[in-house]
Amino acid sequence: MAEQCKCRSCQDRLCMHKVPILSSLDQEELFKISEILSHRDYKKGETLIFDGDKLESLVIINEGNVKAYKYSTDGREQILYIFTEGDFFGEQNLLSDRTATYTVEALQPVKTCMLSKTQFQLLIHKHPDIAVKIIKELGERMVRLENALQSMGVRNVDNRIGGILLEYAVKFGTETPEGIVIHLPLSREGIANYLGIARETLSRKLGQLESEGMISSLNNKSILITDYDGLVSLAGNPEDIRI
Amino acid sequence: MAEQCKCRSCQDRLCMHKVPILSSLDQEELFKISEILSHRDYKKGETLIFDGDKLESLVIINEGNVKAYKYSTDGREQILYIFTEGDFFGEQNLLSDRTATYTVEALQPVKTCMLSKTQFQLLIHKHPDIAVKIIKELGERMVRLENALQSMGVRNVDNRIGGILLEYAVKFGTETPEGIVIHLPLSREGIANYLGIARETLSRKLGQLESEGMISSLNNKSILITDYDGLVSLAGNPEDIRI
DNA sequence: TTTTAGTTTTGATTCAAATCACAGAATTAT
DNA sequence: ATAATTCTGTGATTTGAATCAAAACTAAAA
Repeated sequence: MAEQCKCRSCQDRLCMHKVPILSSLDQEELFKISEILSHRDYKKGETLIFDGDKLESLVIINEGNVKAYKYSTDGREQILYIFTEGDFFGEQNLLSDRTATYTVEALQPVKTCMLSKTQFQLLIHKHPDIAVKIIKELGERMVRLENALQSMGVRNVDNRIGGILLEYAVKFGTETPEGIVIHLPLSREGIANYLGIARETLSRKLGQLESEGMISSLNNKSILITDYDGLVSLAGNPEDIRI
Repeated sequence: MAEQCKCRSCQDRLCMHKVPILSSLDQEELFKISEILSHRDYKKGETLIFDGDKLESLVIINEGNVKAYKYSTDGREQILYIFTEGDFFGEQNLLSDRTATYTVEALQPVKTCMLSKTQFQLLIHKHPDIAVKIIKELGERMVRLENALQSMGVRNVDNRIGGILLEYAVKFGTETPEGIVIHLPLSREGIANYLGIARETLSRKLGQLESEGMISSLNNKSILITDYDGLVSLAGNPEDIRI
């Protein structure tokens, strides 16, 4: 097995390579950027930014998952995004003077790279391609939000659960001979908060799906999908699948 | 009163001026663009694009309102956006090869300007500022979607109705001595489809708000807000107000 | 105007999911 | 390993909104 270089510089550049929005830059430019990046690690449960904070840099997730959520006035949390390796956030806050519109919390130990506001603005004006890539990525997120909104608005709970299982299968699943195993990034309560339903309802519905032979709960953190097509028809909206 | 020029060229340039994303261009550039714009008008009820269509141009609304919505498999419509004068759509479909993710329908007679795919791509690479403006505008929409998602997920129906009344007050309201009069862009059914609730529920809740003295229904197409602060506290989330 | 079609409101009933309450598992800490 | 704590599943009950049904109202057409 080839030895992997663990020096600072390599790690930084590694981080850059993971970021789709910077993929149009050449080696030299990537190296230049890696020089000006700053880094910060977070423990599980730590908060990266608070809703309402003034953000001063673009944050890129280098390792680990985070959840982005809002609290309602009655104290309930609505999870909006799960950001994983290569995802970024904070771009809005750097281009406008808007403060953060959600709280971001580490679900595991997380490593981040940060690009300062001025560096980011220089970069985006020097490389319009990066702006186009950001527009594309934001477009992906908007499509996901639009689907989520539709699913909340018109679909029943079974649809939503089918949808999130498919979404997670793509994002957090690994193929096995028995089927796709999803390594859940969230607890049952977290998933319920993502779907906007009660934890108990989720438990009951998952139990139902298991008795119908569509899934098999391996443990609290992983689910085996035994009937993918069944889930697809449960989810109803075929658009969910490619998210 | 000064006479307004109604010639083709002036109208086109007028159209350009309404578009925030192009506001950083100077007169000469605007004129150049106005030369390459194409135009199309639609009657009330006409469909501008269908969900799934391949889009070949950026569409800018010059006059009138449109609704953007998706149908669920069981035939119910979820309205995602109301686009008004100066709003645009289709930018995703020009940058990626994605097809339209929603249907867009005219709510009134609508005039549009269209910028072709290639012209749009040239423009965006020549003027990175435009890309930045688009990112900002997409950011605004995402914040709105995020709030809508939260409101669907965790808030009760009263919250949502308060929220939409405030949103519409900003977007479609005019100040009068009695209070803000909202000229509703949608029927009761449309508003219900926007909120993801049943039309009957909306009727009942609006009736309740009226008997509580917070609003006064002038006719099916306009509502007078008599207790703005009351609505704000009903909506709960203060972020709704600036949307 | 009267007719007609469409929209909105109101009432009665049903139903799906929330809530409440608690027991059983699974983690984490000691 | 055992205790403590946090997470998950299940049953009983409540509840808020959906649905069904029909009347009242509005707007458009003849």
